Amino acid sequence: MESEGQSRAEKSSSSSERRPRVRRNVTVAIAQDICADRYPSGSPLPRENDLCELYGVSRTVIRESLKVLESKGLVRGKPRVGTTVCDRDEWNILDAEVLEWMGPYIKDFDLLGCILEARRTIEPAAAEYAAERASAQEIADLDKAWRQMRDSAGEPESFTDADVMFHTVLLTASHNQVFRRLSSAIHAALQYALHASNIAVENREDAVLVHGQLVEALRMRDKAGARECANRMLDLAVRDLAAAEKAIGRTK
Amino acid sequence: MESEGQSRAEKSSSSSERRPRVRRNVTVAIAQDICADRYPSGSPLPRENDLCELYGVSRTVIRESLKVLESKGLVRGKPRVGTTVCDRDEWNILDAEVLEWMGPYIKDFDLLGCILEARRTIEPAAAEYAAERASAQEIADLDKAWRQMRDSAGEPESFTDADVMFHTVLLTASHNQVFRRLSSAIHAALQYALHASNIAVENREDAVLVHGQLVEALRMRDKAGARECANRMLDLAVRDLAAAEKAIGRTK
DNA sequence: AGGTGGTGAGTTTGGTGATCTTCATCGCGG
DNA sequence: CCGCGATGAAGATCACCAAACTCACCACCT
Repeated sequence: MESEGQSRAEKSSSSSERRPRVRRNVTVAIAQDICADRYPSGSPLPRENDLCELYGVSRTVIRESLKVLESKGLVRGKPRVGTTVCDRDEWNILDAEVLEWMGPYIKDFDLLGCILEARRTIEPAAAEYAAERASAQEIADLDKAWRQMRDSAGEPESFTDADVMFHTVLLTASHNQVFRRLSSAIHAALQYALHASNIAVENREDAVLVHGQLVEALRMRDKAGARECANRMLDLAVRDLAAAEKAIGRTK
Repeated sequence: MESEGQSRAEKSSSSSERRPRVRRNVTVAIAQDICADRYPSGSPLPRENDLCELYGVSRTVIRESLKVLESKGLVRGKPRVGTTVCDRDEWNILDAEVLEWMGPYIKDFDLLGCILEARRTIEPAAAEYAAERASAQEIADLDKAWRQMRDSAGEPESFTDADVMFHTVLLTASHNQVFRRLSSAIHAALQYALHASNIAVENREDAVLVHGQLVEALRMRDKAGARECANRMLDLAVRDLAAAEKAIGRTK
């Protein structure tokens, strides 16, 4: 019934977490329950008082969490009638936290294709802008990320991190705030694609090669070259995503 | 100097004392104070208890507001030390509410140039995707928006709304969730640019022409034509933004 | 007599304020 | 110079009150 104690919040996982950090945990717990379709889109959430019991916290915390969720478009609270889950295309899917919450469920949103499509559109342009605007520091950072990619032969973890970093810095180096903001989406997509399919080694080698060429093009302020490299990078990304999806489909 | 002390929400200690959307109002009040640089980026906000008095609400409301602000990257609250305003490039500038809060201050963020640049990159691609994916309904909506643009000769208000609607529907019709999410940014930029410079009539006529051609291209599923039209539309947008900035510069 | 509409009780979120807890910081003393 | 406690501010809970929406019931009109 009232489920007592820890219903489902991860307050119990306190082994590493010394601090309570209650509100944050509750927020992600609710968000993930929404992403997992435990609360289907369009239908109402339980009443605030019920949520208190479900997650084992006070109403204040629940309310703060709901406000945050609402501010990101996941739910819509109407005065005196309740909180309902918004339709998915109202979600702020460009918000870093939202993407994080979606985590593994991201593939249920056919977002990966959209992100890849957006990357095909944006990254070549970003590379071109970066070619004329990147600071020495940014080029150095790119180079560092690239070297980390190159050197992390056996470490898929490290390779992924470096790849994500590379693209984030690239977008930053475009010195366009809109592009820069999209790095969280790319981050999420890369994380997934690279994680899901532990990309074949030869693909990785190709990727390292092209990334290196891009850095070189930026260094030379070669706009056309940079764009070209970005395009080739994305051809590889298309291949990787296809591989990842096939891998998932197979394991599924 | 802090000029006056009266930027806050309407505490209206008068008789009727209506208080429906307190939290929302407080949130935008704080957000706008931040945008107005009343709380400069990097420096700490007043203590929560002081904010209670400043905005005339209870601490709970202040805290919920701060959580929302934090969730959009405007501020960062550290446990027991205080809440500090984040650097501007950490803000979630693709969030519709944030854009709304920035409102007139948007020009202080040199965001308009960035958004225009992003549009130059994205809209042609979106138009191309729309050419192959737009539903009949979406094309009808675009046509409706276009007719409203055409027919609102003397009404700049109506023209602006229609223009914003047109571009929003166009991005929606690209059936790419990432592109679609950017409509809020475009909305804000258009709102500003069209509002600031009450665009010359001949520019408006050019715009109507090109928008109409774009609808036609979509109807014909002509990808190249759609892209071409989008490019020409953006050439006009560049001109409008330049005009708007010159107008502002002059009145300033 | 039956349907319509107003009313009032109950429910649920919005908002307030007091209280307790937990730590980061700072100053005092060993 | 270092640690240890006092202080103060944020995190969290609780108990209320206020307002508005729901729903059911009953009276009144046709």
